[in-house]
Amino acid sequence: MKQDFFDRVYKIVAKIPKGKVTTYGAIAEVCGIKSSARTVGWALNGAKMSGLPCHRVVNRLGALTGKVHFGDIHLMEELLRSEGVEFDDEGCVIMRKYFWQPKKIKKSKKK
DNA sequence: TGGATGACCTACA
DNA sequence: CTGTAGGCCATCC
Repeated sequence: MKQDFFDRVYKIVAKIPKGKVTTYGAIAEVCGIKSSARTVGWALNGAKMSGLPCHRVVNRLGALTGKVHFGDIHLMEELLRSEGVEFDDEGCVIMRKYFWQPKKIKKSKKK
């Protein structure tokens, strides 16, 4: 299985500092699939089972689109607020202040 | 091999 | 602004 892709997403999400959030597009770009942010969200579908802070991953607008799959809709927001993340009237994260750009991951050795 | 799904993004009416 | 359509990539059946 090419969990290589999963591995990248996991590493990135796991590296997200507290009080910061990143977007699917950013992760996708770092993963090398900038053209497909969908796969990132799909990967997160399993990430939530991996115990990753998927609540720090939001869409380009900063909206908590994955809150539904995350489990509890309010939980996601609560966690972010708990980390110091603020939301605007639209319930979107202040990307301008809390956006975190992940670093490119080292290509996993073949295997 | 190919259709269907997925937590997205962009474009157009 | 809302709705529809297409695209892009990875995985499942």
